[in-house]
Amino acid sequence: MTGGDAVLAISGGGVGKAKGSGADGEFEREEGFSGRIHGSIARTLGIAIVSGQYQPGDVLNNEIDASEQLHVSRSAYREAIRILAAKGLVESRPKAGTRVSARSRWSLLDPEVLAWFFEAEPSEEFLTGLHELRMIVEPAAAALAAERRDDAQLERMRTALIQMQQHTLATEAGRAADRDFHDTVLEATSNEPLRTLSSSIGAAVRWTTIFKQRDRELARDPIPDHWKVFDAIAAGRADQARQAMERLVGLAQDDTRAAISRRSPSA
Amino acid sequence: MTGGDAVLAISGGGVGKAKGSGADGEFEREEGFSGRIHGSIARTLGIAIVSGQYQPGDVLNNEIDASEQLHVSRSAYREAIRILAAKGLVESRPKAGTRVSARSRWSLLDPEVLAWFFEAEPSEEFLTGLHELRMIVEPAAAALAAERRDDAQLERMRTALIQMQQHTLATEAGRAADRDFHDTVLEATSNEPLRTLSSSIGAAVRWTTIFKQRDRELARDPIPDHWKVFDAIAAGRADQARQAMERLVGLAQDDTRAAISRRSPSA
DNA sequence: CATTGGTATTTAGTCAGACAAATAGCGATC
DNA sequence: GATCGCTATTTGTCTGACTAAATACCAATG
Repeated sequence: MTGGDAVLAISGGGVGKAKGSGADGEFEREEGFSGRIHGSIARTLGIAIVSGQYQPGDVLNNEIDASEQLHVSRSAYREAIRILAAKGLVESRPKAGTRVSARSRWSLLDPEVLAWFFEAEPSEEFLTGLHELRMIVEPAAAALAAERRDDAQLERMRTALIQMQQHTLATEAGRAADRDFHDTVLEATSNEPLRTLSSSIGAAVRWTTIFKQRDRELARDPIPDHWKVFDAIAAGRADQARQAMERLVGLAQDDTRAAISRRSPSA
Repeated sequence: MTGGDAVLAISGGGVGKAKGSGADGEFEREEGFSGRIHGSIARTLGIAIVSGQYQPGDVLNNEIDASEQLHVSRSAYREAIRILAAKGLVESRPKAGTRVSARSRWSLLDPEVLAWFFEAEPSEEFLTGLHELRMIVEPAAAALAAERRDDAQLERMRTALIQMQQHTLATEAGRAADRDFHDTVLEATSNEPLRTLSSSIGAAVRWTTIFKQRDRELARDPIPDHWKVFDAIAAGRADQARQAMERLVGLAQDDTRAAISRRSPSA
C-alpha cells in the first residue's frame, strides 16, 4: 500500500473555501465487505452519512480525488454514488459536486439504509420513532390480517410461534421466527405498500429483543401475547387482533424504553 | 428448476415492442425531464418493470446488448441498473445476468418508484392499498401532531389551507397546498421514520384529487374537513384530531373508490 | 451408470483515460 | 447595484480492454 493517505475529506460546507484543510480519516475496506466494490463503497459512505460523520449539506470530494483515495476506479465510485442517490442520501450536479441531502429526503425505511443505521448504534430518538411507527402500523395490520389471512399464512404464523418458543429469543433461530411471525402478519393484509414496511418493523423487532437480551431482568415472556394475537387472527376477530397486537407492541416498547433509560439514565 | 423459460426482456425479439422494433430504431429520449442519461434509462426500465412489462424473474439482456439497443454506453446503462437495484427492482450477478426481483423486494414507498407506478395508470388494487395505508397512518399522525406541533408548523398548515381554498383543487397550486398540509402534519409528529411516508401519502392524495377532478359530480368540498383537522391540532386535542383526519381520509377514499368503479364498472 | 472434477464460456464487475455538457461563481459591464 | 457573459470546475458520457465469478459442459473416473 502506498503510505497512509488522507481520505474522504469533505470540503467545507461553506463556499469559497479552497480545498485546503487536511481533514483526514482512515479507511480500510475489510470488515463487512459486500463482495462488489460499488456495494461496499456505498455501504461505507452510507454509514458515514447516517452516522452523522458527514452532515447534510456537506460536499463530498470530487469523483477523481474520492475514487483515488478509496483506491477504486471512478466508475466504481460513481456507481456507489448512484446507489446512495437512489436512496435519497446524496444529490450530485455538475460543477456543484455531490452533497449530502437533507435528512427529510433520506429513505429511512429502505432495508439497506436501515441496516446502515444499525451498523453504528442507533440513536434513542430514532429507535423511539421506529417503535411509534410499529405501534401505528402493526395493530392495524393485525386487524386486516384477521379479515384476510388465508390458511397457508395462518399455518406459517403458527409454526413461527412454535419455533419461537422452542428456540427462545436467546437464539438467532428464535429471533428469526419472531420476525417471521410479524412479517407474515404484514403479508396477510394483502396490502403490498403496507408489506413494504416489514423491513422497518423487523428492524424494530430485532432491536427490541436485543435490548431485552442485554437486560435480562426485564425479560418478560412475550410468547403468550403472541399467541393471543394469533388466536384472534385465526378466529377472524379484527378488533380483538388489533387490541392484542397493541398490547404486544406496547409491552415491547416499554421494555425497550426501560432498557435504554437504564443504559443511559439521562433526562 | 422452476419456471424454466429464461425470458430475454429488452426489445429485439421479445416482449415489449413499444419502441422502434428494428435493431437501429432511432427513438429520441422522452423529453422534458432528467437530463442525465442514467436517470432516464432507470426511469424507462423502472416503468417497464412496475407496469408489468417485465415480470419478476425475467432476465434482462446482457449489458452490452442492452446498452447498444438503448444507444447508450455500457457505463450509463450500468449506473441505471445500480439505481434500480438500490430500489430493489432488479438483482444482478455475474454469469446469471440481471433479473427482475420479486415484488416483495420492491421499494414501493420510494418516491421515484411511486412516480413510475403512476406513470402508467396504477392498478385499482395498488391504489386501494395506498389508501389503506393512508387510513392507518394519517389519523395516528394527526394525533401525534396535535401533541407535538410547534407554532411554525401550525402556521404552515394554516397558510396551506388558505392557499388551498384560494386556488381550489382545480389548480396545481391548490393541489400543492393540499399536499403541503398533509406533509406538514407528518412533519409535526417529530417522527422521522413516519415522515418518510409523506411521499407515499402525497401520491395517494394527488390521485384522490385527480380522480375527483375527472368526476366533477362527486366533487365534495374537502376544505371544511381540513379545517376541522387543523383546529383540533391547533387546540392540542389528539383524539379529536385523529377522528377528524379519519373522516377526511375516509371521505377521500370513498370518492376515489366511487370514481374508480364508475370508470370501470366491474365487480 | 452415477459421480466427480476440471475446463470453457458467459456475464457482470472493474479499470483506465479521454472528451462532452452543464453550471456555479466571478469578473466585466452597464 | 444589478445584469450579463465568461470560464474553470465538476459531473456526465463514452470507449475498449481486462478481471473475476458463476454456470454449463464434458471428460475422466469409481
